[in-house]
Amino acid sequence: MQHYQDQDHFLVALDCIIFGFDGEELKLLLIKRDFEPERGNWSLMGGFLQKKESLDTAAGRILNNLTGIKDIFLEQLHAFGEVNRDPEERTISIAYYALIDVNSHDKELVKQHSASWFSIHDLPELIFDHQQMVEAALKRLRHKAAHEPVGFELLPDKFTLPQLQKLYESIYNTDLDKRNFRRRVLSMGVLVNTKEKQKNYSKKGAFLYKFDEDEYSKKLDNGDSTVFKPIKN
Amino acid sequence: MQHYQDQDHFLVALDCIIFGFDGEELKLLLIKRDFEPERGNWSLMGGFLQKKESLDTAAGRILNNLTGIKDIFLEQLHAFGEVNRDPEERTISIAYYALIDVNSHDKELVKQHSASWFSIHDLPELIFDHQQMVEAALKRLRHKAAHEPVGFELLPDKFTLPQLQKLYESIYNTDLDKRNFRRRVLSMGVLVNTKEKQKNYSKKGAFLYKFDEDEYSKKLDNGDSTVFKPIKN
DNA sequence: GCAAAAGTGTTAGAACTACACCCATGC
DNA sequence: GCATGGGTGTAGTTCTAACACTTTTGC
Repeated sequence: MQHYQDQDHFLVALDCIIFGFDGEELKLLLIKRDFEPERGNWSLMGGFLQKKESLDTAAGRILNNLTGIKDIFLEQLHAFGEVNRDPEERTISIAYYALIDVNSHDKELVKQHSASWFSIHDLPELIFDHQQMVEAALKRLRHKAAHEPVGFELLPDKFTLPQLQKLYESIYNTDLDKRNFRRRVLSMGVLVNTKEKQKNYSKKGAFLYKFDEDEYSKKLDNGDSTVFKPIKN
Repeated sequence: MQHYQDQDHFLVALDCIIFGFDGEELKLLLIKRDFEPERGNWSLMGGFLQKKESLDTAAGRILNNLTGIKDIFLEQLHAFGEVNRDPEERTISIAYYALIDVNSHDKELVKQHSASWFSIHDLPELIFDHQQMVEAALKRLRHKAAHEPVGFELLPDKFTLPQLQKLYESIYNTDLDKRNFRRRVLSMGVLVNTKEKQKNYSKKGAFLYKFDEDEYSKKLDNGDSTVFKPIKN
């Protein structure tokens, strides 16, 4: 009935929606495209799948090309396959989204790609269906951050509770009550107070916390599905 | 930097995880593969992407080939792209999952494909990475059914509350309290009692309800995010 | 009349929301 | 000493979970 050799073959691309947080706002890393079509326009970082790499590997490679970092949160979002989404040639694009600490990337590489960070609320026009990809990624991030502790991926190893709250406020574009927020994140029992204080931002200084990954997975293994309670809703 | 013409091209396949509910158990529709490799083994229904169709269209075509039905719940799940997932030739497979009323499909077509329904808790060995796809689909269904009213897709147009409860119980493989379940689904205000009674199953008979799609989307439009409250958790 | 499934309320505990003041420090 | 951001507790309300009996009807 079906024969492999008779079938059409396709270009397969990977596009990365790269989220970052600068302490104030949720941001997106975009590049200025340096090849046709759409040369010079803003675009997600992308690249083509190669014969001997898996999708996840390829997405990691592409992300690494731009940021110089490895081992970061990177998750498949959705495959986009409208017939004319790329006018040059039919291309199936598999979108991934990444969460990075905005200060951990290689500034040189970013400069080479003429990339820069944009506020999520003030994006330039994007090529092809990249706008749609960004919207889907934001939706996913909002959902994910409400149910699993991924927020930490966007912060440095040690962070303060006011920082964490600002992050959530910018993800959901809303204000949260300080006391309720603290009570909630602390009640999960996966944040540890390092007793160090960060003093550059405020006069009083705020305690630095770490996310206790081991404790979190231990709780998950124990079937404790209430470790992380929705922050929104 | 990147040139379309130098890039590798790939086979792109679509595989459908087809869920059904027979009133007792959650089921999966599988086919006996009639071509090499793995001829004669159990497999998800699949097919190759063609040049002039989008991913969603192709998935719908493939589903229609097996069941004869259109316009049903069909959603992209995940793209699977391990290098050796198909030993015959490198293939990127984009998995979709479908929810259908188990009695609405074309029995002839199903017979032609030597397809049959299996209990989700008693599946045969599947080819390639199809096992993994099924697990991902089940996880997604559980998540989705807890947050959005998709359960109805697996039932006839009119259904009774005991049926609906059985469905949820089989999706989550657990028992639910009858009174709490009813209170909850009715409190969403998206089920309407048709006042008809279904009398074939029990002596007393149970009222048939319909899902009020208009009312649901009206509530969503009004920003009422509490229309559908998680059934589990 | 009895077996089998449908239908119905209440209560205690937990979680959620809203809200206002003191603390520590740098200038 | 004052301005700035960090930190803390309570009370009313809502939501959740646990629980048992009556109703209808076919046989």
